[in-house]
Parts: sequence; structure tokens; C-alpha cells
Amino acid sequence: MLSTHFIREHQAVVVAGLQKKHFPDAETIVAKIIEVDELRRQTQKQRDDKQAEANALAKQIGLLMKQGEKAQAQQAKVDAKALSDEAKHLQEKVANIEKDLFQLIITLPNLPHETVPVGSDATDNELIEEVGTLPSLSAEALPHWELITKYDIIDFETGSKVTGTGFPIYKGKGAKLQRALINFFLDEAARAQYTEVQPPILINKDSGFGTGQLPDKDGQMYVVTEENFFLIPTAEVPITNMYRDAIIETSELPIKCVGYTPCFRREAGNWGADVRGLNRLHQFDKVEIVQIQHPDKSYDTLEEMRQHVQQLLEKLALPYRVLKLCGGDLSFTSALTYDLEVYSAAQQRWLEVSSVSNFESYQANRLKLRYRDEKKKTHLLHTLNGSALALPRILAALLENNQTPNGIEIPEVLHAYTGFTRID
RNA sequence: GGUGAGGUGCCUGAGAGGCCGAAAGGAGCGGUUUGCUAAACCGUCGUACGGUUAACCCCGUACCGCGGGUUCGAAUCCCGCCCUCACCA
Repeated sequence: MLSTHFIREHQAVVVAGLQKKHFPDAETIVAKIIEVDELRRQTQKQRDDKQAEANALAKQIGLLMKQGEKAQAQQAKVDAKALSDEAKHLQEKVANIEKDLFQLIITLPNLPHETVPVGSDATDNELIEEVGTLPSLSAEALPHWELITKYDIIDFETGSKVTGTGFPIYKGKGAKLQRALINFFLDEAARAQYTEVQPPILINKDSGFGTGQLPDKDGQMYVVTEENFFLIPTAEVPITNMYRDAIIETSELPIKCVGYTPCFRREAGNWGADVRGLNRLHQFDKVEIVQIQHPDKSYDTLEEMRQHVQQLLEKLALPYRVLKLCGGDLSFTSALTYDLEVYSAAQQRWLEVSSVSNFESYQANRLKLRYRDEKKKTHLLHTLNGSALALPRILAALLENNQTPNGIEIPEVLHAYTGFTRID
């Protein structure tokens, strides 16, 4: 979330940023926040002063008692009681105002970086680069949802019997290929100095809030009601939350973690066109890279992370393009996001396989994740993450683009991981 | 799930209604000194919000797992919850 300080001091910048993100009524809400914050400070001052009086008198009473001035002490007690009641009343007022202020502030999304293109939806995203040549397939080429049945490597129907729609079962070479991709992605991240972690895949409310899934995307997560846990929609949540409420020494930056986890998404309301086969699932596998970085360096880090993901796609020989999301398409918490899309030849469309984002201090402020500068003052850090990579659509593209009359050719980098070179 | 012990600053750990934002030691940081690695000594050493300030300083308030309560006054007493450890199941 945005910090009150920042909103107070950069009102115009905040309003402009929110408008670029197509946030409605930006001006009104920001004005309201500043007004409530003003009230909060006033009331806190009153509370603090009153409490200071009460504390001073309480100290007096202690001394009077020691000196045996019982009568005086009794009188002071009556006065102290009145002061402390007033302070308590003011404290309640402060608490309520803070609650109001908090409710207002968490409705605000992050501000877009200055280089984010203006625009309202995906059609306004800026094409940064396009790499590789689009394969031309024969007329008999099949989409992946037919290939998986033909070679019996992914079974949606049995998965639907076991759980429900969108929970496929990977079998035989299909399962091995999944495992190969995961290991390949993890090994590549390790080479890039990421520390591998295996986090829990259930998280609590505080973690959901920390990275911004709660309360914004409440309905998109599966809930374990008995324990009040949520199934993670991405490893970003548990990994970033490892550093909730922490002050990191500058010498330890950047923190780089990678984790493989299954991801769970209800996708409520997202089940429209173009979601056949592996294009949209309720459970899928993903390798996620996360970095925590000094604010001065976070945009260099963002580029570095993007390069890391691009290099994975190149090693897999998949044609892809990079988009910089426009204001209207940017997620709630992100300041700048690159989407990487792989071309699926049989579907003749681009599939999003990775999102690499800089959240600047938006998550860090919720997480209370800070560093100390040379003067020992604390400041918020920047958090970043990216999929490196999400499996299903990579798999879809691999199957479709690499199909031949003799079967599906496995990219060379994976041979050592799969133990086979072709699915037939 | 049950019983017992416990949760205090970066770490170890004392404090058991006012003298406590909190002893002591260690680590860290700054300095002095001794002809190396190292040791000794001195100083410093939490966070958040608010006030004040150009800034530093300074001042106020809150925080001893979390949330309530008792009291003029709570790390300390009471209640609820969470977590850790040990044993039992």
C-alpha cells in the first residue's frame, strides 16, 4: 500500500498515477485521505498530551505514597483517574480514525512507473521485443488438447473425476516432462544465484495481506475454512512473506529466492473463451523467482530478472515476445510489469507464460520490510518477482510447436532431464 | 488432542506493580592503545507514530508473543488466544 507520508507530500503525483491506472475518483479519495490523516495527527497530539499529563501525575502519586502523604495522594488519584479516562477516550478516537484511514488507503493500487505506457487494456500494451521465428506447421497440426490425448500424457477427465474441472493428471512421459521442466528451471535459477526454498503452500491471512492478495483478490484463492488458511495462488506469497516485518542489512541485498510450488486459483469469472486444455487451470506448477532489493537498484534488477526469463525461453527454443503492460492492464500491486508470451503455433495465438514485476515499496509497506541506511534510518525496500516459469502454457507451446509426423520432439536442453528425446 | 514449562531488544538472559525502553554479557558499529593474526579499554548500540526543525538535535506517546481487563500507575496481577519446547496419547 502507499504510505500516508508519500500521499501527503506528493498529492498531485499520486492522483496522476492513479488516473493512469484508471482508478476511479482518484482526486476525491486522495483528498479524503489527506483530510482524515490531518484529523488523525491532531487527535493523536491531543491523546499524547493528555496521556503525558496522566503519566506525570501517576509518578507524583508514587512519590507521595513513599513520603506518607496519604491525603494528598488520595486527591491526586481522583484527578489522575479523570485524566486517564480522558486519554482513554481520545485513544478510542485515534483508533477509529486510524481504522478509517487504513480502509481508505488499502483501496489504492500501486502507482505506475513513469515509463508505463498510457492505455486502458491489453491492446495498449507496448511491444518491447519479439524473439525467434514463428513456426509454420502442416495443415494436420493439432492443438495441444488433442495431442495430449493422442499420446496419452495428460488426462483431464480422470482429474475431473478425482477433483473437478481444471485439475488434470499428468501421466507417463507427460509427468516426466513436467518434472524435467521444473528441475531445469530450478537449476537455471541456482546458476543465477537464487537460493532455492520450499515454502508451505498454505498461507495465513497476514501473508495474504502482505503481498496484496487480500483483501483485493479474496475470491480468487481457495480457503481452508477450518484453519483460516489459503491455498497459494503463487509462490510469491509465501516466499515474499518470509521477509515480513524485517529490517535487512544493506550488505545482505539483494535477497534472491527461487521456489517451485503448485499454484491454486479459483479463476472465478475468468472461465470464458480460449481456456481450453492447459490454457487455464485451477492447479498448476510454477517456478517463481523473488528478489528483495534496494530502491535505487530495483529497476536494474527488474531487467536482470526479465533477461533471466527470456534466456529460459530461448534455451527451450520457443518464439516469444515481451510486452510492457499499460496503466490499465497493470495489476493492483505492480509499478511495472513485463509480460512474456510464447507463440502457440497450433492455436495461432500468444500465451502468457511469465509476468515479471517490480512492486517497488507497495508490498514492502504492507510487509513492513525495511533496510537501514548509513545514518541508521529505516526505509522501505523494493520487492520483485517473476515466473520462471509457469508450466502449463510452456508445455502447451512445446507440444504444439514441436509436433512432427513421428511424434513430439523434446528440446535439447531437456534431454538430460527427461531421459527421452521424443514423445510418440 | 491432553499435561507441564516457557515466549523480554540482533543473540544469551535478569527483572515479579512506580526508581524499567528495560540489568548484565556477547555480537555489531565508532574510537584509544599495544610493532602482525589477536587482545585490552572507552563510547555507542530497538521500532513506530506524533510534535519541533532547513536538517541534525530534542520532546511526547505507544510497544517486553497477540488481544482484552484490574489499577492513579502493568514487562510484572487477571482473562482469552497464538506460538515454541518437553512428555503423554
